[in-house]
Amino acid sequence: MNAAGTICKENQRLPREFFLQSTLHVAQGLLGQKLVFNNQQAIITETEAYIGRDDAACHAAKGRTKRNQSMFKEGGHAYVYLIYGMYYCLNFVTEEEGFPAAVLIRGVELLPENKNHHVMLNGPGKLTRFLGINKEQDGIDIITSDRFFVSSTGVSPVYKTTPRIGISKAKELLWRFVVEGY
DNA sequence: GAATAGATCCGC
DNA sequence: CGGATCTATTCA
Repeated sequence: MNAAGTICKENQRLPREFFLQSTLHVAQGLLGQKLVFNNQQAIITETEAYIGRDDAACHAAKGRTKRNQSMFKEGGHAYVYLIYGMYYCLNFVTEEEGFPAAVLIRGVELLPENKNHHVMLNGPGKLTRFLGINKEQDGIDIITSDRFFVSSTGVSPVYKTTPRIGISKAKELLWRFVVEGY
């Protein structure tokens, strides 16, 4: 039984209450779970947490903007934004409505059913580009969408905890979680 | 308005 | 290490 399994049975969509938990708990619990988007399936292998206004690296640290407004939604929505003018980053919003927090999906492994065996998509911009995720998915409710959601696999992967990558502020926080063995 | 930094990736 | 190339913030 893993972190997701404590709240959801195997092979079922993760429910709202999973995403309403603390962001660090959700970030760790998403590891090993299955991301489903437009009939593509991939196992989540790397995540990072961005939590509230006290987190200087969080997009919402200085309040609500047009770009980050999805972060303020209730847990269980997608937050997708454009970075460096050419890559999209996928996040899943966590915690209660009005509290800006989310988990960045930094890496996934495609399942064999995709005909692309053993494809590792390591990097937040790479996985969205491959899966075809863009601004159109920003704000989608992944609890009710039939094309975009996360399922529990029942797998409890071993992972390590490290500082977040690619940021210049709040580098000391150990809010990156990576499945071992990749 | 201009300059610059940014949760990135790729090619040299 | 620099280029691609858009958004948001900071500065003049």
